[in-house]
Amino acid sequence: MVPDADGAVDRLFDLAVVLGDLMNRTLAVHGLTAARAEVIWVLHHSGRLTQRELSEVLKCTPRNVTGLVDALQVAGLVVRTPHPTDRRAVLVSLTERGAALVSQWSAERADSTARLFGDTSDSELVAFVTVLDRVLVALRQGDAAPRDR
Amino acid sequence: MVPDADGAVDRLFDLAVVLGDLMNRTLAVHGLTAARAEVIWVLHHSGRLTQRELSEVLKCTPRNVTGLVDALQVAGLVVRTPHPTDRRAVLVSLTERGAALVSQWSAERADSTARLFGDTSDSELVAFVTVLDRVLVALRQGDAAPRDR
DNA sequence: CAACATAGTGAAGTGACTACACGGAATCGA
DNA sequence: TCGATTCCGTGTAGTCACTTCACTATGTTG
Repeated sequence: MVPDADGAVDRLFDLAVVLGDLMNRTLAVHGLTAARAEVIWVLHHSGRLTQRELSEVLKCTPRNVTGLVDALQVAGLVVRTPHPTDRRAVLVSLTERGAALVSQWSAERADSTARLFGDTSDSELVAFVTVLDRVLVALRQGDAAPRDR
Repeated sequence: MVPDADGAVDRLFDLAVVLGDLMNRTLAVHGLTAARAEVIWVLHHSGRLTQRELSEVLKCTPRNVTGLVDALQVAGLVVRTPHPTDRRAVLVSLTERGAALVSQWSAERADSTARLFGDTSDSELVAFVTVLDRVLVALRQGDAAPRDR
């Protein structure tokens, strides 16, 4: 009997749903939403950015960034600074509280890792990640194709 | 060098994001949203349900179901029928167009399967699904714990 | 039959998003 | 140096998913 590849796809979708829920609930505990958390995440990796740059990285409209940054600023996780040379632009960067939140996340990720892969052997893990990477490549590649903007 | 379990978790989250995007874009082509599609999916599996029952399966408020069913009804994918014995309740069921949409999805899933797992051997697939199932179990189990409603 | 529970919906509000229009600032060509 | 153009951010307005609260109409039960 052939292992069910369709079943694997189903499980992948299940995973996406369950993982998405987990993420939303975890973030909600910290008073955050997925969209706002992504802003923080990007800022953590790229340092200070203009809102225009943020909108490109997040693949959303500049208008939307305005709203997200507004909320994060009120929450004290982010600051707007005038751009040194371009008086139209605004630089957004993490506050200390924002940076602290990121390090808290990495601690929580360690918990998740232990919980999800605690009893998975190294060889299983290697095989798993190998296939997973292949799937991700196929997924992103199909991603690029139907782009028509 | 130990295979990176943290990296695996990261990839899982990547997967959730990319897969979610794929789903949203695919549904948008059919003029649907994730929430509305889920209604159709549930109806396909459970047959006709009252809105109250739908709200329980979807884990959302009855009020929300009203809105979703409204939209699907306008789109001609779903019908409201009076409940035979309870005059308060309404039975929601798929129209032919709704059912046709579901079979179209399963065809599309076959495409996805081929694209994502086309060049994955049976043994790899078995190993992959084994670990994936374990992860899903761990995920859902953590799901039940923080429930405090 | 009165008291209570239940099914669905109107009203109002939040969060993420979009398109469109506008004001101020940068930039480029003449 | 003066327009014309382009670009940054934001106000306005609208969609979609979702919630809570209040209310009607209907069942159920003592």
